[in-house]
Amino acid sequence: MSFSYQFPRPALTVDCVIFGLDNEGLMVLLIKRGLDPFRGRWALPGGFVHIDETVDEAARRELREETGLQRVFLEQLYTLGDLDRDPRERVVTIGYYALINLHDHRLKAASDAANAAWFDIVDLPRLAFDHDAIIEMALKRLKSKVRYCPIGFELLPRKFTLSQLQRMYETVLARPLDKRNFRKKVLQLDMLEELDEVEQDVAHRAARLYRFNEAKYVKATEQGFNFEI
Amino acid sequence: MSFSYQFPRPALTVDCVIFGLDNEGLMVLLIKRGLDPFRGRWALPGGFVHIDETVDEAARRELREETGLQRVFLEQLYTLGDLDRDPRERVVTIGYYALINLHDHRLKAASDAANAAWFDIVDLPRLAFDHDAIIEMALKRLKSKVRYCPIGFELLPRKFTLSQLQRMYETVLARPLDKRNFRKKVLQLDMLEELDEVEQDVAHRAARLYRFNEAKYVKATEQGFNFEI
DNA sequence: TCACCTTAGTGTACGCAGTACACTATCGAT
DNA sequence: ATCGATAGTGTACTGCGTACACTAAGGTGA
Repeated sequence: MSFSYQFPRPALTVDCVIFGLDNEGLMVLLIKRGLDPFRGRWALPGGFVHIDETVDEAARRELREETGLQRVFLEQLYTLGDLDRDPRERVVTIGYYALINLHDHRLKAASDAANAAWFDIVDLPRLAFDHDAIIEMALKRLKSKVRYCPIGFELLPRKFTLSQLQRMYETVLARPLDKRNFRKKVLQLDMLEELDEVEQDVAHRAARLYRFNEAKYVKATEQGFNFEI
Repeated sequence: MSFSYQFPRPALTVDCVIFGLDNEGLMVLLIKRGLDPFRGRWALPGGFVHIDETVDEAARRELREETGLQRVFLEQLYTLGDLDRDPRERVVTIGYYALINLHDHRLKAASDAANAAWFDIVDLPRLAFDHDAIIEMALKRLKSKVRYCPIGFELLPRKFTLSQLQRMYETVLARPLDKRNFRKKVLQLDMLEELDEVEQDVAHRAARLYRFNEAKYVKATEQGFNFEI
């Protein structure tokens, strides 16, 4: 079966930059290509937009296929449509980025897990297509957006310490933050819920746990507070 | 002649939100549709992405066809890909926005000029497709970006007074600004070139003219200055 | 059990930038 | 000469970002 149109059409794909945070740093999930072009080269998870799904659904499907995760933070980035970005034929791709909580979820061993791996954002391999440009845009967006939107929590476990939170910001922004100023700032924003729990199994004084509270955040921003780290 | 593919493909279009500034306020250029669907309804200028042009080129071509202008500020916004946004068939569209200097250029009388008109952003007619959503995104982007990037100058004549500059910001941001604070701010940013000219043919004290100086702006931002209105 | 190691947790002083606010200067028109 | 309209100018206050160092707590292991 084939589908005919009066004029030629570009193929339409989505590609996802999936960010995760571990002790090493900010990581990106890549897939090793099994087919030409760029066989053996690492690439972003992605694929064609089906005719019966929205572009957001296509991105979410790719994300689920690679990680098994649903309900994660996913946002459209930018659409790349240069003529020769795919050597086979004209392909326009819609770039997305996602933020994954690597602590609370065990990622499913994807059928092609052998071909998937996490790479530190500061030490990426050579990539297929123009995927390096997509990752660069995603990182830039994440760095700027994390400063004025509470999206960084998506990278952390649901319960976290203030030190973990600070480390997350330091890792994403790639610069050190002052501990006292950081705590003053996030606590006065009044969007964290202080829990009656401390972290367990640590070889030093245990830190108090906090949780992001959406309702408090909305209330605080309505009252004119600027979230800004 | 027709083009066949193994799998069905969405059509790919671009739509441009073209902003202009006049004495009334912030305006958007719309086209009255001559064909179904939405015949007679106002819509954004736009059309199909050709197979031999990048998506940016497609947007620039549409812009040129409607305004006759080249070399204007044009930026990609967002890609909309819901299933039923066009009743005829699956169409994915890439939204763009452009900023036009209505003072220095006389827009060409487009062949279909009778079907094109400027509308005040605060008083838009009912629109075809999901073009109201695209305009809303464009306005939101413009409002936020104008505060930290020197893109507002694209809406002004090359030589302008500080009052014109302030009015532009007030119109885009839809809120009043304090005159003395505004002047202090833009002058200390050191990105304006003070000219040895004053405005002509005004029935009151003539104001000094200024010009945006890209080199000064770059130098100022390199030295850590934040452009922020 | 006690000394040590590691991380948690806390307050103050300074400087700069945002903000609020009102009068004089200039020019053309009548 | 007066009027009308817009240009152009300075100061004081307040709040926020920033720089900076010590004590508290709890597990480890000699």
